[in-house]
Amino acid sequence: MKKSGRIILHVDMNSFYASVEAAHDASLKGKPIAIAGDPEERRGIVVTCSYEARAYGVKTTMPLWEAKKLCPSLLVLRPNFERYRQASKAMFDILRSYTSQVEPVSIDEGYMDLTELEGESPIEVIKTIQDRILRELDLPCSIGVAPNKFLAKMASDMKKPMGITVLRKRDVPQIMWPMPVEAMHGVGAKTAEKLKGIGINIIGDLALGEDIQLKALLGINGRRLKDRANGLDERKVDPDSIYDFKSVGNSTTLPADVTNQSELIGVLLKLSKKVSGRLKSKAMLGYGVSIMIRFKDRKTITRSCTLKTPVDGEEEILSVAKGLLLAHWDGTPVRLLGVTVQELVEKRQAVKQLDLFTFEEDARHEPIDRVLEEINKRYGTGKLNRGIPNAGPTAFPSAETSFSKDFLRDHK
DNA sequence: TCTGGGGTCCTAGGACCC
DNA sequence: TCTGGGGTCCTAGGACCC
Repeated sequence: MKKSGRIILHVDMNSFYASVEAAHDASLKGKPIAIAGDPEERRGIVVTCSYEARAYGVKTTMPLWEAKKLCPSLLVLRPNFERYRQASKAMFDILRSYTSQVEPVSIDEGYMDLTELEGESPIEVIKTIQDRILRELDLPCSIGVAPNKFLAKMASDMKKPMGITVLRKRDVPQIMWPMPVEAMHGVGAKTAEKLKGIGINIIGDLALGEDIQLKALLGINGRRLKDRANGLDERKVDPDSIYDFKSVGNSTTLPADVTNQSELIGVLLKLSKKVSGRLKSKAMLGYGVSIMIRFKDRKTITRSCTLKTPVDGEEEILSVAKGLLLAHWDGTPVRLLGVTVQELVEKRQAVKQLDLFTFEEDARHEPIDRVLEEINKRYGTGKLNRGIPNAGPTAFPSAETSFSKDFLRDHK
């Protein structure tokens, strides 16, 4: 007997952080609350807010001062990520009690494939899932049900909070086509603007668009979006996707713009430590290091380099990050700095590969040596420090000197 | 006196090799 | 006899998502 199609769910927690806080402290229920960065910081923004806050016009990513202007009674809480991680784990545990085919997408949403579910009626199971998450965790969610991920995602968005929406392929023209293109997952402001430029305003227009025209406008994404608009999406639910990391990075917006070089290097040190710690906890190393610099005027650049040997240590990451900063920064006031390690490999594999071409008795020294050699070769003497106004005599040790081998011995 | 921080994927150009 | 084309790697930037 042939199966008619898949049964894919998209489970989306409603204003997750705010709901977790209200579940933790019942006195917050029914009140306008927002989770935001440091309320004392002028750069704090609203990360999530309750539906009561939304009623005042408060929105995600809104600067805090603006949110308070709209809603003077707004209760502002600092995020408690440990609490959110625990709630998230409890939520996914409930999902996994029905099938192993659960793919977390972020802390508060995930896909499930119930196609192979035996016995029970899917819609009853879906109601039970939503009900259990509410009763056991005191958290509301919306669930979309469809034959593929894209439609399930669109469906979960249609009824909030606490909705269950079934979107069949045959309902696509009536339900989805009248929606504006920007309501589509995958179409942001820029793409919507481009599409409108060629007269594509609603999802239905996109579904019937010319392949050649879409390809010229959006590249291969054009074809993909057209397929999605027609309700087509073959992507599988992949429970293992959470294990494939592509990059690990940390960034920070500085409390005030910085022009002092040693201060910037101090920030790179903190960021490198965080990235190194996270890499080590995942037992991974990376062949690529990049830095991101956002200037006063919000213009942002990234500068990266590929290494011959993968790194995970804070000294190595800092060395490369510092080399990149000194080679590319011209002294313009900096608003944000970021450090990312990419092209990741598992430590076991990295060690194996290293063994193949390392002839030293102590292989642990080899990777650091190579990194230093490469950085010096690339950004070596002369190029460093040029055009950097703050690199005075009291500035931080230059890249060359701190690339010395002193720390290599300490590193053993 | 606006706009965080964590990511993923795609594109385009230049270098380099055959 | 003066100039092709494919492939890969690297870097930088942009769009998008939560």
